[in-house]
Amino acid sequence: MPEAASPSSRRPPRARYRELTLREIKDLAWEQVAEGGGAALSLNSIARRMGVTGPALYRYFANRDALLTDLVCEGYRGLAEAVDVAVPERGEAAPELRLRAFVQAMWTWSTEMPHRYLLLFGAPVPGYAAPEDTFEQAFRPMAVLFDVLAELPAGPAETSAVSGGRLRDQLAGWVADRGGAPVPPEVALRAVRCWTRLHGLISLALVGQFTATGVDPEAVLRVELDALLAGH
Amino acid sequence: MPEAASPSSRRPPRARYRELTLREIKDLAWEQVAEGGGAALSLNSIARRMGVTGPALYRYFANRDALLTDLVCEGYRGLAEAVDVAVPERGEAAPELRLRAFVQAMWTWSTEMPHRYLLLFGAPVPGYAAPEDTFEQAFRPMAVLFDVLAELPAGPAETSAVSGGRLRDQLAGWVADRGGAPVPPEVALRAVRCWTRLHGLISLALVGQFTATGVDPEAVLRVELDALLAGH
DNA sequence: TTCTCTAGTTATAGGTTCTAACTAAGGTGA
DNA sequence: TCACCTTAGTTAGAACCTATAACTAGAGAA
Repeated sequence: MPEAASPSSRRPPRARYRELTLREIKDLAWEQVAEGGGAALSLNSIARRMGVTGPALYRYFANRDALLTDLVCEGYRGLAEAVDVAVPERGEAAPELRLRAFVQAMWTWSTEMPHRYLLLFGAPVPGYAAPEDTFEQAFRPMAVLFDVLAELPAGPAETSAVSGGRLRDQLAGWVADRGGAPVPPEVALRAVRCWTRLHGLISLALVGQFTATGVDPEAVLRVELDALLAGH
Repeated sequence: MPEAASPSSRRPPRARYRELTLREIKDLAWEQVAEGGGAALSLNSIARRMGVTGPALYRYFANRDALLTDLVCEGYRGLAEAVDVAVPERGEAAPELRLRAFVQAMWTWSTEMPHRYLLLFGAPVPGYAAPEDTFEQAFRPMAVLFDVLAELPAGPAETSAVSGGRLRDQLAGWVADRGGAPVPPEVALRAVRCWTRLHGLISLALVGQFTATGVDPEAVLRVELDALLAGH
């Protein structure tokens, strides 16, 4: 009996066919998300484009939400891999360059398919349906950010903010829960601040809040990145 | 003939009734948005709750998108008014307190109805086109932020970033287009950075990205606000 | 009183998700 | 080889949704 996690080749034909069909469904689903966002996703229209009837897809996904959940998880995985590929390992590049690479990777990944980013970070997470693997994948870019920021000198704001108090405990509890390399709370706070700033700029740019202003969000991003590198 | 913009009282009964009905529709629509977001808005279910049949509502809104657009515009106006009320005028309070009031007003307004904030600044609803009045309303909180930040000393990042170059021109063009009091590009850049940071924190908190971490977003907000006040 | 305009009605078309019950065909074991 | 079982896909249909067309009843105005 072959392994459950093997690729679509070298499997019994039934399972192989099933994997190919799943892939086709999700590819078409991504197409729909790409042009109209999660709201535009329609099982019926995917079925039509595949040349089958609507109810056939319920053999592959329990309902529309299940497909959406699967896409979200795949999205997180894709983002994590893009970040992993783009950011050099420790020692392979200067810390400043690693942070620049991280920010650039996030920006590129989100702008090349705006609705994909918004699907992950723009709508309330259902919570009831999110499998544990999703949280795992979603955390991976943050772990990279921890690793990058640990090499950069901490700013004055972090060190004073986490000197005792509830925030320090919350940050410590968070990184402890996630396991992996130990991360000091200063670094965790720095990472959260970096992440939220990046998200603010990216998401406002993606939904078009900058277009009417004529201001280039990427230029603002450069200013923010420089501030981050200056320890602020 | 009475004025077109008069309130619902003191108008011919036909027009008065129409305004009351419009109000009732929008109130119920906000209720639906509050619990399920823009995607959960249903003309049919609003009609049911009003005790009329579905098609009756098409006398008041051309289609579902028209109602959504109206809500968005109303949302921007509400946010602008909340900010106007919360932030003291120049001279009535110290600049630091005015910025704190602004941030607090934004945070309160967004968290008291998360889906309302997300309707304005989250993923765009397919088919939505903002009328000119919306831009006007949407800019009002930013104008307040200009006014507040103009009183605070500019940080080093802004002054160097806008020393010539495209960004300076873009910022100058933007504030010139919007009219009102003249705003130096340093202040405009500072406002954009403040706005995007605030949005990043608020929106990630609203969609629940903080819940799994156990970190209190409001504590992070305080750190960011302190950094802003320190000129960073 | 009569006329007109409007808010609501019903009927209907076409879209969606999703369930139930049936059919056809491929894979498996005796 | 044959029978069985599992699975993918089918049709039919319920319960929603948006939206349009055509009709009706009643309020306001001439």
